[in-house]
Parts: sequence; C-alpha cells; structure tokens
Amino acid sequence: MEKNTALPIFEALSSGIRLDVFRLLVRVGPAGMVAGELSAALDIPPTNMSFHLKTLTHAGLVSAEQEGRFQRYRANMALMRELVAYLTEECCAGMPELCGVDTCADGLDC
Amino acid sequence: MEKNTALPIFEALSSGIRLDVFRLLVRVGPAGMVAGELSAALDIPPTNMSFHLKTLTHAGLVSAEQEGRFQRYRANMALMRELVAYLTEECCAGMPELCGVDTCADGLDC
DNA sequence: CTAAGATTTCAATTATTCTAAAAGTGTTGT
DNA sequence: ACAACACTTTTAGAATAATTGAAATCTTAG
Repeated sequence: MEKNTALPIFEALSSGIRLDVFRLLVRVGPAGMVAGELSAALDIPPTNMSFHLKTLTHAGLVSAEQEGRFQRYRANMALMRELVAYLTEECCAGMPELCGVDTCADGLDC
Repeated sequence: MEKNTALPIFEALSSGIRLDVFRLLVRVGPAGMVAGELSAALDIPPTNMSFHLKTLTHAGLVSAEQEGRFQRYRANMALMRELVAYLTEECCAGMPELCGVDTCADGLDC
C-alpha cells in the first residue's frame, strides 16, 4: 500500500461520526445500509451524512451501490487488512521477535 | 478498546508527518529515536516535530522515555493490534465467514 | 555558570465541519 | 406518458478546529 492510499484512510476515520458509520457497516456486514438508514440510525442530518459518506467512499473504506432510488453502502474489510500490513511493514528492522511479546503474535504477519 | 481511545489514534495518524514518524519508529523497533534524530531524519523543524510527537504520545501510539537530556521515542505496536481488533469487532453480525474470502483469514481473530 | 537540546506558548494561516437551501436521480401514481 | 413524490447529493456560507514557524522557557551535561 502506498502512503497516498493509507493517509486518506486515517483522515476518514479521524472523525467520530465517520468512525461510527464505518463500524456500523462492519457490524451489519455484506447486507450494508442505505444512506437514509445510516442517517436515522446515527441521528445525523442526511445532508451531513452524505458529506461523511463521500469522504469514506473516496478513501475506499466503503463502497456505494445504486439500488433503485436508494444508495447502499458496504464496508471494505479487505482494505483494512492491507492498512495493518502497511503499518507493520518492515517491523523492527526485519526482526519481528524484537517487537515485544504480544506484538507480532497470533498469526499477524508483521 | 473504547471509542475515546481509538479516535485519537486515527486523528494522530491522519497527518502525513505523523504517519512518517510512526512508521519510522516501527522500522527502528525497540531502539527508538530521540527527538533530534527524528527531526533531522524527516527534515522537520524541531519545534514542529515536538508538536507532532506530543500528539502521537497523547494518542498512546508512541512512548517517550527520558534519557539524559534527550527524549527517546518508541512505537507502541501492541496498541495497533488492539485498534484492529476494535475495528473488526462484531464483524459481520458475528458471522465472520460472511465477510468475504480474505477478510478474516490468516489468524486474524475478527 | 555556560551552552546545548527539547518543549511550550502564541499568533497567523489553512483546512475541516456543519447547517440550510437547491438540484439531480429514480419511482410511483393517474 | 406526464406529473408528483421520496431519497440522495451538491453547493455555498459561516463557525470551528488543526497546522505551522518564531520566540521564549525549561531542563540537563560539562
């Protein structure tokens, strides 16, 4: 992953509202939610929700699909895994065992 | 992890400079770096670097240790793992197999 | 005590976030 | 097919917050 990919992701998640939206979409999984449902569920005005959804979409964290007159949003889980890999890349000068006891454990390839 | 913990982390990493600092600290591992080294390595004025280091420290992403008259900073890898767990918590309504082929694979407990 | 290193304070610039109004889209009724 | 409706997005403006560099402060080594 490039820095130009990772940075918009962190910018997108640095807002409490957008973090709530993303986590909600992660929770509902492949079913996703339409803009109005998200707006109602989190009590955010539709016009403002649209602004935040645009930011999340631009970062690639959520995908939007036209569904009749609605727009359905889904979380992009794969991108998040890539993000973790990017952060832990070249971890500890190539010596993962130096990272500490529980840092690179549990199958996380860092 | 609480939302109040995760949010400052994303805010901290939403700056290109701080992302560079954190990744550099991940790369050097437990050795860490002092403020002046970071300032020189990334070509950032010390006064500005201090500001960003404070933000990273406040988020818990890096730890600061007094070392003589220097201040040595190290990356907190454990916190990042908690962050991933927080994001993927309750993934896909408790049915990880719905998340897609490579989303919850490779031992990532989501 | 003197000098060097690191951080804090402060003001100016810049970017982000929000509400409200207007404009597109697609759908349903007659 | 035409018109009316529901949902979503876009635009514009003001308020709020983040970022930056210069000067000043504090702490430590010699």
